[in-house]
Amino acid sequence: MAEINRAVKGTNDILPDKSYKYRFVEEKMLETAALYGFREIRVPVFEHTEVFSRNVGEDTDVVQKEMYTFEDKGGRSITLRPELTAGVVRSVIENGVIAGALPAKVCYIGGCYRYEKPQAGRLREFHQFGVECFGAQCPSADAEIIALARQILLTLGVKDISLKINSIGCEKCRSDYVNALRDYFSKYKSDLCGTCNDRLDRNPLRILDCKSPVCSEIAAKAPVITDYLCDDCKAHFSSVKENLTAQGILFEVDPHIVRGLDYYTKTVFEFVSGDIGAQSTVCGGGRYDGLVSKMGGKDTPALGFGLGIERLMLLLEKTGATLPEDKKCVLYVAAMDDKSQIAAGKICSLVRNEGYEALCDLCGRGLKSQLKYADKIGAKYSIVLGENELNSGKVVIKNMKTGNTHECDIGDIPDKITDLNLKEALVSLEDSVLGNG
RNA sequence: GUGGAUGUAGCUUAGUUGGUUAAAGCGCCGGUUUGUGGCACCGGAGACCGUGGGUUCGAGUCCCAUCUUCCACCCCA
Repeated sequence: MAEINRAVKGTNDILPDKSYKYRFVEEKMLETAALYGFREIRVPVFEHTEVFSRNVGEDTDVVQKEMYTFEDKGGRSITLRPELTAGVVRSVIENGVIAGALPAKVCYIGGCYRYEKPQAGRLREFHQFGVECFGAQCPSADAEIIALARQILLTLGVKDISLKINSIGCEKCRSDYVNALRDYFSKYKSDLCGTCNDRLDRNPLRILDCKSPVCSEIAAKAPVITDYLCDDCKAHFSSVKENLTAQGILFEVDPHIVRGLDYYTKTVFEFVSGDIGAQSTVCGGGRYDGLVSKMGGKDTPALGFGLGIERLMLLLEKTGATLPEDKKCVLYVAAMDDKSQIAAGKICSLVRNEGYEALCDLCGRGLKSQLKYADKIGAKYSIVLGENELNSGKVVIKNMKTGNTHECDIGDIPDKITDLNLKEALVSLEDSVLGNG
């Protein structure tokens, strides 16, 4: 196929046979977030480049090599958002959201864009669900958003996912720690791998994360952040842990988790799965107390997380979590001739007015083909309309699954369908309550 | 950006040491005496074999390049 007719590298089409699952998952996430007081915010897909470059961090990989940046016709430097936090923070400052009642809680779903080499669980256009909470400095806030992330994952049926948490301290104690790390790793400079030598200057925290056996052996004996936390950060972290434990949330303290975006402070966390390959972080987040003031807002503590929707879907598929079926057509009206076809269209519109999906032939097909089609799309009921029906004013409604038939007047079809549907819903409700399947 | 693998109808694949009109299953469309779907049977449409070069009398099969997808690194969700 010609390249022009293909989706751009790293992008994905979601077709109707899957889109309903995404919609279900997204609605569930918004609903669950609402239980914690988070309300949806919608912000632009692109921002002034500086919104990201300054706040995500000038020398993070995301800013250095992954942004889709271009100049618009007015000469502005514009960037497609590589993540949502920076844009949301910009918005809540600009619109005075954080000048109102605090904490202010917002959540969102949206596409993000990063120019990376695609692989499973990593796309150039991907979607994130996330939440941000502004104005809450208490450790209970950290525990609360972790609880929310966990509840979302559990509600959707995710299994075998582990929570890792860490504290990377505030600006002050972190810089002490980074210096200590740099001193320590400098002694092993010649043993460290190439990338870790780069990291020694740029961000020694990342060396802790290196998978090379030599580096991880050296890293194992490196100074630990918890020894460098100031009293305030130390107390905060232990209270976060206490809150989590009190809520029965299992976690593992992993001093090696270090987020790659510059704005994080204190608590950072990840939900990691072993089922979806190398891109195993499904959800990641933490506190970013300095970002709001850095972006020109009033000094406001803040925290949040982002959850990769494609990775989550991958995980749900791999672990066989069950999602509800898509809604099916309720009534198919098959017609024998032109006159019946017109009547079929009218019946469909009446049934649709009652809120049920109703379809009829649009391809000029014969009766048999029409019914085959009704079967393929999984229509619940069908009727056949011909001379006989139009003359007698009576039709037979057939349940396509059971084969049961019900007779009624043509004019009563919408009522009859409503009736049958309600009865059927009642029966399946009884079945599920009584355990009849 | 680095390394490795893949690429044949909508989907899953077959295609023998390069040799005539590229094969099958599923799916799709139609039919099996004209008023009832699912099963069965019959028939049909649909692929310039990812793309572009090259080697050859001849290439889906060999070589090169390029793109896509996948796996790992990097990084992140």
